[in-house]
Amino acid sequence: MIEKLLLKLQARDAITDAEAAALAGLVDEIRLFPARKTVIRKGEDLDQSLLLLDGVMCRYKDLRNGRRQISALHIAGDFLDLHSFTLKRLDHDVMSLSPTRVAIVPHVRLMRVTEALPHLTRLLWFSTNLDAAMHREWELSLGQRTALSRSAHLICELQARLQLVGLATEAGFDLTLNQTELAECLGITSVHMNRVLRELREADLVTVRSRQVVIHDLSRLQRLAEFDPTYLYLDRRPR
Amino acid sequence: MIEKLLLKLQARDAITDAEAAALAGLVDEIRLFPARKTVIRKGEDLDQSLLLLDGVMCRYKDLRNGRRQISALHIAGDFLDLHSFTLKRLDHDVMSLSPTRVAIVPHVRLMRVTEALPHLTRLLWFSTNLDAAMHREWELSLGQRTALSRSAHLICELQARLQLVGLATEAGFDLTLNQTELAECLGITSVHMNRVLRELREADLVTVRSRQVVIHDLSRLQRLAEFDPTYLYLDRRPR
DNA sequence: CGAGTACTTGACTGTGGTCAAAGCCAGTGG
DNA sequence: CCACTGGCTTTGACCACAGTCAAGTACTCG
Repeated sequence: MIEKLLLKLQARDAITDAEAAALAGLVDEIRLFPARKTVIRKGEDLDQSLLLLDGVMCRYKDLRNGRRQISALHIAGDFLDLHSFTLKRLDHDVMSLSPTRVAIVPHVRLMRVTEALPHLTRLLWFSTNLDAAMHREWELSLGQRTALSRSAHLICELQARLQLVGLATEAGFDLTLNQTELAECLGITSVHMNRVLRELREADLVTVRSRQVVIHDLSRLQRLAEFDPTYLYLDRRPR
Repeated sequence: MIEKLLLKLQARDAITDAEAAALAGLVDEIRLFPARKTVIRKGEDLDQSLLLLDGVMCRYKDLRNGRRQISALHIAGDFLDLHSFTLKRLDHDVMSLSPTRVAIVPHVRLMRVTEALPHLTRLLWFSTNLDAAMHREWELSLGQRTALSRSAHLICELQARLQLVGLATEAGFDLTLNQTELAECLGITSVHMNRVLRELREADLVTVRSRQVVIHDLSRLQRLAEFDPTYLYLDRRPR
């Protein structure tokens, strides 16, 4: 059930059997959500975290004028609000973008990990730091990349992250975001998103369709995006 | 020496004397840096973290075309690359923006904290999660706020953070960023930064001068910025 | 007092936003 | 089988916020 989480962690450090068992033991119950359901609201008191088993979720913030910024996308295997363990409430909403399957992890169980399993604690800490690294890369995109390069970058990031858990190849992956949601990740309007996707398609780089991303030339796409996966910390080092 | 760090942490949770002593014992040596010196480079192997005692530092990423995005600002009391403890190298550069005084914290000492002091570990974990929360708010700014509101927001954030460690009042604070550096935080050019600062001054909201920020009307400034300090987690809760 | 850095302004340009309408497609019900 | 619906995508015309380029001014500090 937590294989995808294990895949992600094992890509970064060795996990003992005891640690894998402890991770499996974190899970209390499994819950299903339909697409486009807000599952956590900003400011709620939280005593559990969510581990995403299947589907896509996002975190977002809204402005009064109705504009929305998605600050992170989460895929299968992501501990999507592990940070609520230390924060106790969130500064943003969390929403499903596709039908999802989620494991509930009570904070008391995470507390026990921090009391007894320091190495596993550091690994979990690492994964929240990894989220922060992705935030920083998105800040760079939002602040300095053009809409075209920014869009290419998001596709490269998703390709790399999905490939790690076996959900993408160099030729593409399934996607459940519509153009409005992509635009909300990238800080542009859905109208402009549409124009940019046409440009990427006409340049024979990538075709983003309803439910599928077909990559025609990954290395050219990565060059356009100045995609450097350093920030995903894909190498294996003891934490 | 670590009073400002303690101020920050105590604003969020109770610290025992033993924990305060452990924090003080983290520090190995003190180092001074001049303004505008890059002190950590992307990708370097790291076995220590830096605790900022005085001055202002930033983390930034560059694009090939020379454009730079500052992804975070750090002030006195900030553990500015605590995340390198689990990441082991950084995805960005770290630079001083003013003359700074920094405490060096070897990772082996942090390791000992994680082995023996779970509550303090959670507090340190919290502070990296707080950095991530600020990243998310900056993503919202960069993606959705106008240059004017974004600029106002940065000033509100700095005011709140500096006030917490006794370095700002509601009337303003000292600043050591020039307009180019402010622009690099905000994803705009220095020319446009200048025009925006004029607009803020002419609207009698805030005057940003060489080394000083004078706030004329904090609550109007906060309204313009849609500043909601939730994301700074300023309330006191057990972690 | 001179040099260098930082700030300021103007004229022009361009990326991306806005508004509006039309097309497309899958699913639903008659 | 077809009409209808609603969500999503596509396109066009026009606009505005912010970028670019260039020149000039004002500080600061040695």
